[in-house]
Amino acid sequence: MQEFTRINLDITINSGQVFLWDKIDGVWYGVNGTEILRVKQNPFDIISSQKKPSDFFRQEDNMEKILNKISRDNLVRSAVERFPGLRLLRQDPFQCYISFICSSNSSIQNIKQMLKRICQKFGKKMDFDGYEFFAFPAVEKLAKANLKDLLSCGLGFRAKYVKTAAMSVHSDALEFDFLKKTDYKSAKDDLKNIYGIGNKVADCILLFSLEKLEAFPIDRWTQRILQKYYSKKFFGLIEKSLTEKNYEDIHEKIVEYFGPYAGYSQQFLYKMERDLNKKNGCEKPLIW
DNA sequence: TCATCACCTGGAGA
DNA sequence: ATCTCCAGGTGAT
Repeated sequence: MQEFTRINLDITINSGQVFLWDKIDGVWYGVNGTEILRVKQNPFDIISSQKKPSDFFRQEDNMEKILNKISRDNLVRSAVERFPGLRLLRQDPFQCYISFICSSNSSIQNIKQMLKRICQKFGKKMDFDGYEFFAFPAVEKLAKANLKDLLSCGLGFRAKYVKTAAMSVHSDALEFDFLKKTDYKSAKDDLKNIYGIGNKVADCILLFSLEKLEAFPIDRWTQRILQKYYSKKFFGLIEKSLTEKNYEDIHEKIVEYFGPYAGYSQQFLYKMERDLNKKNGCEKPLIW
């Protein structure tokens, strides 16, 4: 295996994409829809609870090409060098959809707790590799859930979002298979029609589960990154507040600049900035 | 089209 | 102990 294609599990799993993963005795276990995964770093090894495992780690992506392309930007290039093995993941669409609806105005710790409780309350219990897991609930389960039960998972004001959003999928008003096939913009418009989904959450779902690698979610961190390092490149756009139209304008410029794999560059920049911020006191710039 | 504000909850810091 | 602030936003005025 070539160096540039080697996946780093710790970095990837702790990059804000997934929430239902735990490391037990040095081995990663995670929930992806109804699939439970067991993944070891050394030697790299994946065991799935399913006969036909999903390609969760996007192992067929041409990383040489992608990293080459996004590394045209100097800051991204240094982030790629600093976090080798960071990858985008291919998540179960429904789980990803609900996960990021829950993420709104919440912390990662809190999101993890909400999702864990949702699985325990509504998901199927599964034995795997000597441990007990709860799969992510079926669409129907959440579509027919009582608001009260959702509230007991700690969702707060997101409970009504989750219920309504699950109903939209259950009634086929929203079809993930179709969204995968259609183009970025129309898939995004469809997602944004769902109660509880705005620009940022839509982009996360598109990037992490619906094959839209040009999606570039802009949250507080990303916004900070753009203001801090790219204010000259995107002059006049990122100083303004993140309104509907402004978000679209920025995305247009982003794709123009970073290219069709803009989502990958976002992931590296995001990871870099979070990491930089975590270690207080040793804030030093990457490239100058 | 844009700015403000409320919103559940849990953890951190005063 | 109690309070305040804020966290990977969104929807309603």
